[in-house]
Amino acid sequence: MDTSLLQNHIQKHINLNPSETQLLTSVLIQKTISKKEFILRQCEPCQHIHFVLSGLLRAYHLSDQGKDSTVMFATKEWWITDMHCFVNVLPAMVNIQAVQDCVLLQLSRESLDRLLERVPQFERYFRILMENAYSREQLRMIQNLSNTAKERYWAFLKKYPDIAAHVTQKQIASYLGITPEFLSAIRAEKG
Amino acid sequence: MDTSLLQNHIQKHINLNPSETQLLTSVLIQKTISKKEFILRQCEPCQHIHFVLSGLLRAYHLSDQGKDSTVMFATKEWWITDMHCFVNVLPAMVNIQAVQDCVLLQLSRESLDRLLERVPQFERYFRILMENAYSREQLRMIQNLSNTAKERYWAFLKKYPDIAAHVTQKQIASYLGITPEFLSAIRAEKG
DNA sequence: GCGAAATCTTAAGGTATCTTAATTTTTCTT
DNA sequence: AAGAAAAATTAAGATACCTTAAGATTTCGC
Repeated sequence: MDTSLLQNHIQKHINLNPSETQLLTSVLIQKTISKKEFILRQCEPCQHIHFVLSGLLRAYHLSDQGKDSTVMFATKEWWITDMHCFVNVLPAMVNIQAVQDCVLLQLSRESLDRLLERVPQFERYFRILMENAYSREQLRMIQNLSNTAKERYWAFLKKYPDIAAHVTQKQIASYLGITPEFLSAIRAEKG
Repeated sequence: MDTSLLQNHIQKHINLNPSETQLLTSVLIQKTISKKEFILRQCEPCQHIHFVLSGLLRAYHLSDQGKDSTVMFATKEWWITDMHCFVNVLPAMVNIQAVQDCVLLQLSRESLDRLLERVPQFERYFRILMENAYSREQLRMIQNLSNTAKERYWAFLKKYPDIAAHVTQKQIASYLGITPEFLSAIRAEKG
């Protein structure tokens, strides 16, 4: 198991000594999953948070009417879970599916809680992660409320070119909150 | 200055000893602001986070075209700031204005940083706050993407009845991402 | 308490976005 | 490489939501 990518990510924010690092790596489980496989399904318990070593995943909600809404994509060096349900111990609202083959490091709620208790430094690391995640969502919300679908599409391409290059337009449309047909019309307009 | 409301809020998540509590209260500044007053204006530096002791505030973005989008309301026992700009030291994207007369406890970025360094427990407190804020935003995003304006309106009334009772319909419309005229039509439908 | 200002409502016409469905193109399976 | 499945495109008709504007109601400043 190669945890160096995660260790680098962590060391950007806090400094761990070898025994703390050891404690972390001892509770991580490496998972290799294939394209289209699910690591979480709606309505099931959400017991893990995942750090992406390689590959690409998509978290999406399916409404009662079958509408597909993409909550987030996660690529290399991102953490992903259904945070609302992970935090509040509720059944998942989203499906998380591999868009490409992935290698992940999986951390359970219990292991994370123990880690946070034993190594207060981790509180800082996750506080910073959560700050960033929250502020990113707040920014996305502002942009969704104030911009048209066309503006949101071009902004998405600019902000996440690497993700845009590896997901389908159907999935981008689902992230933007529009239909694939309408995205197609937007692209035809000026491409 | 009465900091008991904040202390209670904090004690729900962590235990502080008297000297830690003292350190906190020593850096808080109590502010009394009147209805319509601003505590943050778009484009200005965002240097504080505010805990609401009483009253009600609204954070909203004004786009270049003059479109008003409400990012959040904050009532008693909520923290409010422009998190994206507070965290990343950027000019504010939102205005924060009192909807009613308010009493706030103001904490500066520098004081918060010092607090986090000196009292690791605060890392936990803010980590939990940020987790909750993030998961709330993620939930709102799912609902905005998958529900109609009508559904979002009734869900808002149900989730935040106390806020709904004290803000204008124009402000609710701005939170929902629709025009006041359309909200009026929704209300006429079945009220 | 009165006049002014802001909000809320209503309605008509317009635009953004959706639905359905057929066709083409690309990707996946074997 | 062929056939099957999924994705992307196109287009026509439908709907959700917007714009403008006018009138009614409520709130605010003095």
